[in-house]
Amino acid sequence: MVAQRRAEMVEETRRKLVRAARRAFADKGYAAASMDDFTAAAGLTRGALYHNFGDKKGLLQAVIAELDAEILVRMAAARARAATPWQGLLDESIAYLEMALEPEIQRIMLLDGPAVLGDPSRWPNQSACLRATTATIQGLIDAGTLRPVDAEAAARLLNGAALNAALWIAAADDPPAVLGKAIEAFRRLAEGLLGARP
Amino acid sequence: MVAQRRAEMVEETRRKLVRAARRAFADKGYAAASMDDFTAAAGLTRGALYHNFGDKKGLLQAVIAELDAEILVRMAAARARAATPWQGLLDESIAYLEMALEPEIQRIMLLDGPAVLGDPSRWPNQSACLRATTATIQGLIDAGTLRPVDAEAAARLLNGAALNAALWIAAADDPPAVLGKAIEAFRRLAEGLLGARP
DNA sequence: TAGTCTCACATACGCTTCGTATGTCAATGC
DNA sequence: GCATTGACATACGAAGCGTATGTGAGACTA
Repeated sequence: MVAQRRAEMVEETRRKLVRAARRAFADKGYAAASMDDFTAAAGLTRGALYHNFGDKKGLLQAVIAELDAEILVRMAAARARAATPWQGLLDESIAYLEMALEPEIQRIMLLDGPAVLGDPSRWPNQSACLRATTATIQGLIDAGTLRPVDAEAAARLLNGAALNAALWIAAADDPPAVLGKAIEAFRRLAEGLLGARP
Repeated sequence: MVAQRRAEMVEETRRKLVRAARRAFADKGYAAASMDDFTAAAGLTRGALYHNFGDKKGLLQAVIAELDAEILVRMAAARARAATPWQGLLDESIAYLEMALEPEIQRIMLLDGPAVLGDPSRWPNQSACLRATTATIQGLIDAGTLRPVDAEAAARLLNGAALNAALWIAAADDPPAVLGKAIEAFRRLAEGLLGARP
């Protein structure tokens, strides 16, 4: 600890701030989260926040980048477990849907994120999980599983569908039941992308 | 003006506040819109706002209810013009998508609304336009055009897809081109709900 | 029609919060 | 050994929100 390198200490400070902010944003929402409060909870002050992240929005971006990276990993894992590429698309989307049910992700990435930072595709990391879905779809088109279509458009729409479904489910009286309905309806929509049409 | 009834004057005050708030929310966003500023723009003070709407969120609810009603009318008009019920569903969805491109609707209903008030299905008016889509889909299922599916789930997903597409288009460098892609992809997804499968 | 009451706002106040400007201290470079 | 830079903390000012209180015009009653 004595001879800890400068850069390491800075990284540690940033991690502490991101962690505390993540908790506060998830708990109270971005607007209601007081910078004084959660920086104090991290054993720091707003001075550290402004120095490292510029402003409150900058910290939100950092939190979102971290969440996005975690989502990406979990989606990739779901896709990897699937038997076929087509099932991989479905499973990765369902995984996204289920993650979107988690209060932390829902509150920060789906509600406050767009309101504060605007469209996710314009975020610094460009919403990596969205690009992953785009790539998955493009792969299925190239393989002939899906009819040709703009992959990014399809990815955006599927993501949006899953996102809205998540908000719906989370607010529902009987989430598990609604989750089932949503997954079934989602599968139907996605099947619209499949190859042969009658 | 002299013998104007009390109730009429109250209605007028509420209309002025809603109009001013709608403009301010659309222009600066909910969080950045100062109550002092836009009430003054309406020739009133925050006193009138708190008396009529309880708080800032209450006024946002009123603004959203107004917007929602307008959207409902325009979607119904689009559906009414369509040749077939199936085309009606597509047209009403495309109309929704195009409305969601308008900065006022996008900012207030799609970005700030959910962030401040939570899931739209829990809003006071229960998002009338969402219920309309649900009814349209249920009608198509009953008519045998669509395979049986939970109508509300399908409506939520289609709405979410259109919503996300709108955010994407609005932030795009070439909105008209992206709009075309989005509509085509949307049609594909919706076709997944159709009757016969190969 | 005089007096009272109530409603629909306006005004005044305090608290919280954000952003910036300034201060401090250790580490680094020369 | 001294100047400089970087990484924070502290101090300050400006809004903004919500509430508590004030006020005047119309409504109600006798």
